[in-house]
Amino acid sequence: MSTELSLLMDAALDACCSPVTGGVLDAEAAERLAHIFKALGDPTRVRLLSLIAAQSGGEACICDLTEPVGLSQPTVSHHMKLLADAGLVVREQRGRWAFYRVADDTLAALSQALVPPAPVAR
Amino acid sequence: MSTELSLLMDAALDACCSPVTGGVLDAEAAERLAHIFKALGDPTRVRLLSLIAAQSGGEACICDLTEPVGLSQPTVSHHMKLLADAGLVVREQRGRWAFYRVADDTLAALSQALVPPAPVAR
DNA sequence: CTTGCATATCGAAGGATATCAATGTATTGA
DNA sequence: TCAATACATTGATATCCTTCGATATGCAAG
Repeated sequence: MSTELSLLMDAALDACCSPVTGGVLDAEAAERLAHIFKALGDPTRVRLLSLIAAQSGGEACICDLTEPVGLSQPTVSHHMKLLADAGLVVREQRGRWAFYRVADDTLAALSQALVPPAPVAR
Repeated sequence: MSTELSLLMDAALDACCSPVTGGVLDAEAAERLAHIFKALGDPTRVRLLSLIAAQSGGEACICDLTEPVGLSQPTVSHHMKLLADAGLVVREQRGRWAFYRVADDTLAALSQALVPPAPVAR
C-alpha cells in the first residue's frame, strides 16, 4: 500500500477520491472518481455550482437558478439531482423550497485527488 | 514576471481553469472547465491517467495500456485522444510509438480551480 | 521496396444524456 | 377544503458517447 505523505490526508479523501497520480487505481476507485467528474462534465452544471457558491448565504433554490442558466425548471432540477448524487451539493428541503449548497468537503477532496506528485528531489 | 518561481500562477490557471467557487462563471469559462472534467468523467480514462502516472519514467505508449484496461487498441487510442484534447496528457511520437505523459500543470490548475473558498472570517 | 509493427481513423451498433412539455407530489395560505 | 406555488418525475426526442472490427497511415528493419 502506498502511504505517501500528504498534507491534509483525510477520511473524506479515502471516502471518495483516491489520488489520480498516486498509483494505479482499481476499477472501483476509478468508478467513484469518474462518477464525480462526470457530474462536472457539463457546462450547465459547472455554471450551477458557481451560481450557488456566489449566492449570498451560499445556498440557492431551484427558482434562483432557472433564469440565470436559461433552461426549464425540470432540466435544472435534473442537473441538480446529478450534482447531489455525485456529492457535490447538499440538498435541504425547507417548506416548498429545495435549498442547495456546495459540498466543500467533496470539492476539497477532489482537489486533493488531482494534486500532481511532488517533483523528484535532486 | 518576477524572478520568484510562483507555484503555477495565473497563466496556466486563467488559461484553462477559473475557480469554480470564485464568482459566477461565464459561459466560456464553464465550457472550458466542463470540457476537461468530461474527459475525466469516464472510469477507463481515469484509469489510463493513473496507469501512465504509475509507469516508471512517467510515460507510456498505447501498447502499455491496452492490456491493463482490457479494451481494444482503437478504443484506448480514442480515449487517449480525448485526454490529450483536454490537455490532461501530452503526446510525443518516437519512432512508431506514441508516448503519453500526464500534464502536471493542467492537473495542478484543475486542482486549484476546485479549492473551496476560505471560510469567512468573523 | 516489401514486410511487419504501432497507432490512428472510419463506420456502425447500442447505450447514455440533455432537454422539453405534461403531469405528479408536497406544502403553504386563504 | 381549495387554490397556488415550488419542485420532482415521466415520457418523448434528438444528440452524443463508448466500443468494436476493418482499414489506413507511418515508421523501421531487412
